[in-house]
Amino acid sequence: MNDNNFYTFRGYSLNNGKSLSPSMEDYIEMIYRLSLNQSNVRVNDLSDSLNVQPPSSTKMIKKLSEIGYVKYERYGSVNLTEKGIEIGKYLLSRHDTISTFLKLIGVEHNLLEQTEKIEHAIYEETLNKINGFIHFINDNPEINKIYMEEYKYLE
Amino acid sequence: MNDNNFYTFRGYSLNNGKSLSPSMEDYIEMIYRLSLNQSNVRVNDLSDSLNVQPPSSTKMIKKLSEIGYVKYERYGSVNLTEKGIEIGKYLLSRHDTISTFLKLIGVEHNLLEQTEKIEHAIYEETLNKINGFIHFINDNPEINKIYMEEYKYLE
DNA sequence: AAATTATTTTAGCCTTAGCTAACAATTATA
DNA sequence: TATAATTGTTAGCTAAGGCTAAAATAATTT
Repeated sequence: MNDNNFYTFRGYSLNNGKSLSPSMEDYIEMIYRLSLNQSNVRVNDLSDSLNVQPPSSTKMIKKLSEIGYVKYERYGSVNLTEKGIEIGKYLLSRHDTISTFLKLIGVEHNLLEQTEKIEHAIYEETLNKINGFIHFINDNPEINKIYMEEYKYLE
Repeated sequence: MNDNNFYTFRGYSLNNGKSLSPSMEDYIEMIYRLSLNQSNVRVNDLSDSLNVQPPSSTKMIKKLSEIGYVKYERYGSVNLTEKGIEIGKYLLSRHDTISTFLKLIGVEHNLLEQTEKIEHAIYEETLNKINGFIHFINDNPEINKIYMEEYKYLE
């Protein structure tokens, strides 16, 4: 998988039964995000905020509970385990980094959608590089000025 | 869909039956890439280069043929239509842009996999911004030097 | 406390894009 | 040209993650 071989989009995700799928990550990230603002998160909160129907949340919550990211019992409220919190925190910060980056280079449309998709596409190394770029721009306003004036609005 | 609402990863692709799926794009892109180097592309060339089994190619080629991106008849060779060529060209250049960008910010691992995934995540506006960034760095070697020395290798 | 309303679950279906096994067609070789 | 080898197709299965409809549970209101 780490070689120089192409796979289809589907091909990349199929081979690793161990890691979290994009949708699993979305749910964990959202549970984490919601629990920053409310004392307990319910099935319906999740389906509302992710724009899915309640049975889809139920199913995913069960799955996440089986593999140890979530504590849940029927009709109860949804809580992340320690492992879940740790990952949730990472996922949320990854999200914010990508969103910040896109804004920085001048992206104005479909920001959330693209952020949500890119999230699942990058490894931690890449995230660190992107963070490096963000710091570079923030620490060097004169460079940012050149970039803004000459390149950012390039279409 | 263009609002400020979260969806799951799956949710974003489900709603638009009109546009090409990531896998469809991967096939078109690969047909285009292969046809730059060989006079005709066969089902097996595709399954080899995308690491899928031949029946998967057959199926996808049929689908792409039905929706007008590919000319194909049983046991024949695979050709893009005009529409297919146009999109193939765009997809390949999008791929190259992202790959260039990732290398530029210092990504060294899983380059192809991340490129292949990010491809399907970004709109043309974003692609243009990324191109702007690439030009910015290429046109300003002194800025690139600062970036390289102080930020690129940030981990 | 009973009835109503709201929430959650269960059951079962759908689609995409993989897969294998078996068969068919084409091409190459003896 | 007959046989063998290669290539491609068909049929039918699988897994994820959606969905709806109906049933169950919980919470609220009367």
